[in-house]
Amino acid sequence: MSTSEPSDRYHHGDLRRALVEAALELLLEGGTEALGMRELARRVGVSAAAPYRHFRDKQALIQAVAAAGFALFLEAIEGAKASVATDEQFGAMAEAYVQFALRYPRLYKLMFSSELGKFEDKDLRRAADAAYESLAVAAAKQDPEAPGEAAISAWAFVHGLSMLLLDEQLLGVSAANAETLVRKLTRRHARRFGKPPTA
Amino acid sequence: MSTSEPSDRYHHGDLRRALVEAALELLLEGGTEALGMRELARRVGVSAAAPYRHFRDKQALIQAVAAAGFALFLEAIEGAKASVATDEQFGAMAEAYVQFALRYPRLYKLMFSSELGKFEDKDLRRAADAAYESLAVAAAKQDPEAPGEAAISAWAFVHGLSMLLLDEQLLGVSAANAETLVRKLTRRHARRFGKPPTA
DNA sequence: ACCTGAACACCGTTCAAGT
DNA sequence: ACCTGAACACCGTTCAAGT
Repeated sequence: MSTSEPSDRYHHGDLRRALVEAALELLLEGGTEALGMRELARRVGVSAAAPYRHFRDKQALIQAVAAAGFALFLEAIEGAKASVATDEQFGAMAEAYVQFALRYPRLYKLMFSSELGKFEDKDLRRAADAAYESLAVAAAKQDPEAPGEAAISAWAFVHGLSMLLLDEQLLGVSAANAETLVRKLTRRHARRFGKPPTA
Repeated sequence: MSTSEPSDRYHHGDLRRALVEAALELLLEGGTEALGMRELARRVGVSAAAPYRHFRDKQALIQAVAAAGFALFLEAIEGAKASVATDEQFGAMAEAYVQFALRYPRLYKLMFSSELGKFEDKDLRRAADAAYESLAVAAAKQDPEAPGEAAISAWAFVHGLSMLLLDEQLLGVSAANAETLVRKLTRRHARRFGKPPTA
């Protein structure tokens, strides 16, 4: 969203929201190191000290951005889940998961960076857990005999695959052929970890 | 500012090595944000400008630290591989992999941070690829019909599991019970992804 | 109540100058 | 050749003061 109008009316109380939005843009554009408090204040057209009325420090601001990211993320995988038959759900969610990571690489990395102290911020914790739960439920259905292990294994798989793709760690695999690879691998995962060949 | 320990004999040419060692210590102690050029210079007992005779900038220094980390890492998983029978190798390496990540969380995160521009530094690339190859070979043996997919899947699994453990993303799993979980999961992975039940 | 201006204690990096 | 001292352009954060 481009603000062509100088609608600097942050004296109402929406500075907080404006800060989170601008921070998200900043992050998406230039990564975690472009996300500075002073630069943020500049973007929003406010003094360098103003953000500190709404966030204790930089970490608190980053936590709010990450929480917003998890909300987006949950939306994406829940959308994939809803658009498909029950026994296709895990595969669809896994694909949506990796696609989200590939579409918003810097946001995804921020969301899973331990630098942000996930356990300390309650809102962030809740948002992250909701996303985890959503995938875990679908994964557990694939292996009713060991639902806990199935959930962790599935989560590790999609998370690990995403990180490797983002870091260009995978030889010869770029964004171009990533999608087909993801489908192959999630199918493989579902096939092997799924319930014994019945359906 | 007075140096009580006059062991400052870096006029020989080992300043570079001393910087990497000190940087590794700094990272292990305080994480990536404790790793500053000025603090590093202080530790080594040298002026703030001196490190720039040996590293173009902070990123180059960090790349050298990461490369050193990959050397340690390769040693750890190769050690695990060597100490076990052929059909146990993948499991042992996977365990060693996760254990390394848990033992050196901040180093591990740095090694897999995309912030460090893995592809740009040739030494770092080589060190990282050597570690990947080592695990990939063992994983490929588990599924000779699809060695490439097996390697990626295995790598994603151990990497994803490591990151989740480090970020305390896994509900109720801490360093205490992590080891047993890792063994259960790597066994599960080997069982499901391994060759058809023969041995 | 919310924001500004100025200040403090830091950074990474550069460069002339020392030895 | 290798290092220092001082400087530059930044940070995150605090706080008295403005409205």
